[in-house]
Amino acid sequence: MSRTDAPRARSSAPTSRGTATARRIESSAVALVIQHGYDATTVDMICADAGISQRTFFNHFATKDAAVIGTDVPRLDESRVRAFIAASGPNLLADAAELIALPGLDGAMDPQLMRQRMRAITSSAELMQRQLERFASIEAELAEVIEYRLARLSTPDESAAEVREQSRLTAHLLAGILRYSADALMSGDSASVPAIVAQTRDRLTALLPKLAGR
Amino acid sequence: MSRTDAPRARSSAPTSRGTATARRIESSAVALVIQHGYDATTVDMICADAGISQRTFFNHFATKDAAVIGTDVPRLDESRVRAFIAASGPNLLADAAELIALPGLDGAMDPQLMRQRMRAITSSAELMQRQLERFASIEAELAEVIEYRLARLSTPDESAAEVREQSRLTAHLLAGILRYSADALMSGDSASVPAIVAQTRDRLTALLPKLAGR
DNA sequence: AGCCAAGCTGCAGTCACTGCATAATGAATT
DNA sequence: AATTCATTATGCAGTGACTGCAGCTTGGCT
Repeated sequence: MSRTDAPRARSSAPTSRGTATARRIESSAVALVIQHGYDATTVDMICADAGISQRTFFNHFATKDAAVIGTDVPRLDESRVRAFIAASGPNLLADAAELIALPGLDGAMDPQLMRQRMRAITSSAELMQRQLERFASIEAELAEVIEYRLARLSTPDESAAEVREQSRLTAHLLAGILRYSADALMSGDSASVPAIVAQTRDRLTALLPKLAGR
Repeated sequence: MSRTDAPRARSSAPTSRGTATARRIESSAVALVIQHGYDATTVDMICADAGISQRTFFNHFATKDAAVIGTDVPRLDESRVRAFIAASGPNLLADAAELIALPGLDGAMDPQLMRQRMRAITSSAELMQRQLERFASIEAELAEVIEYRLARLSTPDESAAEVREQSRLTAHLLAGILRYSADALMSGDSASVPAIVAQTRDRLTALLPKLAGR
């Protein structure tokens, strides 16, 4: 139990995006992982199921987990970003938490596959881990967005650079919140994603004043 | 460039702790990684350098990165924990950040090796990543400690369970702060660890009131 | 018909890691 | 001193992820 192997850091990005072949591989991968678990699912099994060669698999996906998690870079939702920037309520952090709600992390795609994928990912701590890691790719973007709101709240003695750093720090705090939600999602026996997001938001609202020292 | 392979999730923990052999392996590993980088350093190279067989390597360390990072479980510093619990200032988060200052994460050990190890780890994003992951092992413990302070600040309508969840959330926020510091440490051209910790603390103190919405 | 780029494939190789079975060492027992 | 036993090291063969390379196929284009 527990074949291992396979780090990150792929060199050249594999080819296509929306190929039919790639979709077949993805759906085979997701299905098999749900059925057997991530570790027990070998690349060869996925290939057999999708009816392609191993070499082809790696022509489409750089790593085994990429086939399950998907390759589209997570992006912040445009409209939510606008709303966030425009808003000016006291709940900056809670507002921002909405920006990175788990569902928002998946690009628009086949909802059926997305649902399955969600199941596959949450079934394996390892995959969840990798999924969370991918979040790092939004952090820079997120920090930039946060900067808009934070700039308005800055005191005169704070330089622009300082505000930027505070924004980055905030983005990291949000990553922590995301991880907390992910934890809750995996350990909590049931609970839907929206429910957890809402719960976390409330919790955060109650918690922050305590942390900030009234 | 970039051999990969090697996931987490080892099954049975390898043997000894402070064997002479294990130390030799560690020091070879650290030295070679500093010299060639993590990816370019193969297990065989480390074995050759340490004068042992590959099988022996894996008898002592479950994974390649374990030999570089070390195997001792990070622990919270007893005295700092006491101080934290006893305190009751307004800066709960900033206070807690001291608990997880990077240097505190390494068990007491040969300072020479520790310094080298630090260099090796910060030289590779992959290793840094793994190092940060190990922090997760303290999170539960950390959350427990935080609970002491947080309980005093709870409102009457909050259940003990709610306080516990808030503590866990706080622990995750701290993990985010740790990651921010680690980022700063790796990107910042120089800057010592204590300097970064202090800076982060100040930044946090300035930031929190803004997030909590005064 | 002739050509070209894209996608698929096999093949051989590297590297991390595992199970198993076998030595070598030394300390504890008889 | 001979025996037993646990610990530690080692070889060996195998699995599984992943890579580079070279060759084949296919469909569209001229």
